[in-house]
Amino acid sequence: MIYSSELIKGTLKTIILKLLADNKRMYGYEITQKVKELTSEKIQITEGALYPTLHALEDSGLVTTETEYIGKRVRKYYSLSADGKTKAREKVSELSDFMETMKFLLDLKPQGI
Amino acid sequence: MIYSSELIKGTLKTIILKLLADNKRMYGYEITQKVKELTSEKIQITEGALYPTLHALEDSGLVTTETEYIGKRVRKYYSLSADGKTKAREKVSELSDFMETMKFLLDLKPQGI
DNA sequence: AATAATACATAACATTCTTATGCATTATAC
DNA sequence: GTATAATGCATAAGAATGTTATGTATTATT
Repeated sequence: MIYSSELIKGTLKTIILKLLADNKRMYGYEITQKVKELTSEKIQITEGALYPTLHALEDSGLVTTETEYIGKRVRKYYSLSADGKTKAREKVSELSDFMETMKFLLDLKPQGI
Repeated sequence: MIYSSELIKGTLKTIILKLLADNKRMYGYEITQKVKELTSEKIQITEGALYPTLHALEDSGLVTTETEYIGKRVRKYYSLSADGKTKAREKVSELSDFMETMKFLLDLKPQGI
């Protein structure tokens, strides 16, 4: 089962920042594969979502990049900047809090029925 | 603290379906207040998001409506249809599952650092 | 030799939320 | 008593962000 795409909206940036916080540096394709692996294929990040998000993180100074060649094939590695590390902590914390709230909402028992 | 709006994206329909599953019938304004109350004001549903969503649920046959007058003021009550009840269970279940997955992702310990 | 996987990128389109606006009734505070 | 806040609905322009499709190229596998 793959989660409906709408569910992933709004969490993508946080997922990426969290992975980069844990792994020092990663390249785009690697991120998609890591997320797929860690979630038993339930979250599949599409390239059309991934690359614009990475570029936005770069534009806002949260990540820095290094380009490397593996043979003739290019790889662009992303790493968190100092700001990015702070932002990663904030976003992860916010999402954890949000999930606690949602868990509470979803576990509510039926009321005036 | 109010959650960043992007976080709520994708969960709004599920929240509404869950509330309707628990409460037999509710009207729009009541839903916004209930969510605000249950989440200690951390989730505030705006009218511009709420009403289009309710209308979409109605158009897809997941809810039925009854209009009532309180004095001269109109209220539109929403109730789950049979399909809506099924859908509510599905969406709540999917979101619970998704949150477990996200919790796992966010709780991961740093790796190759 | 053909196909799949790796690896980047962008663009048209769709969806969905924000922000603003509009209208109207009822309760509250000054 | 009247101005403001709260209640209650609705829609529309614009922004944000994801989907789907496309493009290019290298390397591994069948």
